[in-house]
Amino acid sequence: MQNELTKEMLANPHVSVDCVVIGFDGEDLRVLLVRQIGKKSSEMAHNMKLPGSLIYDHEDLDEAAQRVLNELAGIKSLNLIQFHAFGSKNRTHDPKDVNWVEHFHHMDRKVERIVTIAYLAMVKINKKLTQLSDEHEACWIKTTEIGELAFDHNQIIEEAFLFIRQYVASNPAALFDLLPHKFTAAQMRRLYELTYNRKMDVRNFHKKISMMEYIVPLEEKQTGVPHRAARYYKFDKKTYNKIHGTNKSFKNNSSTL
Amino acid sequence: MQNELTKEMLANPHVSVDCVVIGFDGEDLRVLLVRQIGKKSSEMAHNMKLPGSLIYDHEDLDEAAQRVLNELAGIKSLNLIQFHAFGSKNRTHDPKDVNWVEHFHHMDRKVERIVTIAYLAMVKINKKLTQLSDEHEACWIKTTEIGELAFDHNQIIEEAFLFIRQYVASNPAALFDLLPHKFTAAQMRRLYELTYNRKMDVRNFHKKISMMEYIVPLEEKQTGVPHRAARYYKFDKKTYNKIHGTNKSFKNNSSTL
DNA sequence: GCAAAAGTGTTAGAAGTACACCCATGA
DNA sequence: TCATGGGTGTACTTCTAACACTTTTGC
Repeated sequence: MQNELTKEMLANPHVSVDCVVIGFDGEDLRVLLVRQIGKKSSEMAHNMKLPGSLIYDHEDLDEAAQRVLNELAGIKSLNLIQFHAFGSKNRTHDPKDVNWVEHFHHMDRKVERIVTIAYLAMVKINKKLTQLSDEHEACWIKTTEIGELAFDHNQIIEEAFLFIRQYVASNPAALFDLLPHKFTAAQMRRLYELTYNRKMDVRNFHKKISMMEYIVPLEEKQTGVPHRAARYYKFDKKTYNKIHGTNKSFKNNSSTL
Repeated sequence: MQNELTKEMLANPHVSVDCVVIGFDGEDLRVLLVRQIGKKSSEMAHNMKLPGSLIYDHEDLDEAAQRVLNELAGIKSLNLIQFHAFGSKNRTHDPKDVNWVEHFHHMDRKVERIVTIAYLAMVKINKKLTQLSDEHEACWIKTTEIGELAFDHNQIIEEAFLFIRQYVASNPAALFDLLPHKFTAAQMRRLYELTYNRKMDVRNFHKKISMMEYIVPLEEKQTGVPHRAARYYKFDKKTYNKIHGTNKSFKNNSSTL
């Protein structure tokens, strides 16, 4: 479908964007992957790639990243963070990847090296999103089950996860983009443990939650679980912004020294 | 000079690298800037730009950044960190910048949009380096005295400083790349104050230094100063690496939660 | 009643912050 | 001797980390 929409436009043959869209299913982190078109394989995790595209001459990088997610997964207007450019001359070493680019973009000349600008997005995997993903033949793959991807997309995903840690350190709100609107303390803890790759003490975690004013406990609890039902919490963005301020300026920052 | 060396090579007309090289003169932070060739101006801070260049087809992005600094400032093999890509379609809105690119790279066709990958380097401004800079007509401009630069280079420098803060938080050793081999506690404190944009308590700062095993006090002191002479310290990289470990993996990281 | 996960407080040590005076040197 | 910046210690607060048992629910 995206081909009909865009084949008239002029693709810049040297620059692309790729999007690492991260989701959290309550248990594991997942990445949104799409099939290389024209390649059908029974094996789920093969012949897949990150949603991405060459950029068009009329659009900024950020616009291109938004467009790609809209075209390939039906996702509109989410918070995309540019985190790294990948420009090794070897990243198009695999002929199948080169062929795919030429076919996908209806290019008449040989693809040379492509520099790609990688974006990160953290989203809630909800019904609407999974439905959209299905329609676009995109899927949410557990990070532990990602096979060999096209180009250097495995490396890009690696870097994305390294980036998240640093990013979350200065933007604690970011992880709440991954959690559902109503979440349990255990889900939140699991997410922190995955992010920081270490176990966290249950009691200390509860204490911390209770001290964060922007995490508000709800009356609602789990139902139908074969054990004591967990309380739901929600993230209150307004309160968060009051506390942390919304500016990202060079001033008003803290240090550990 | 660089034109003789490279004009045979094929420049990619869509992708460039730009380097923000930061130095510290003991008092202020400075950025390495070069003149737009063919433009001589009596005013120091005008018609200047970051050292940068289109990339050539045979080189990786990182290689291109290294090459640029070698060609434009005589600097070899330093630690360059890629921190952001700038790809607004408006960044080549100024005809003088476009003309400059076409002239500098002997291009026969119109320049369109150029996506630039920005790199950061933190260096010691020593005699050797200032001499090299002079030879290449590059200069070290105080951050407070940077005028209007070519392209979006003012914005790139802004982003570089925002990046440094975050980077230093997870790589405390980075600031010692800016300090001379022998430095006083006051120099170090000044650098931290500039980096974090806030005053730091003198006594607490000394306490902190004395607790960092990798900052070793020397016997040597200042001479010829009209006040009590300050002790020199040095940064011991080996000790630092023993303490912090050298891996940047996803594991072995700490959290504040 | 039992399996399975939720929830709850205290204590000790480490790290961070606030604060005021004497010291060494050159002019 | 004075002007200038260098260097030092203590008390208080906050943050972090370690640790074990009771509660609720479905089966």
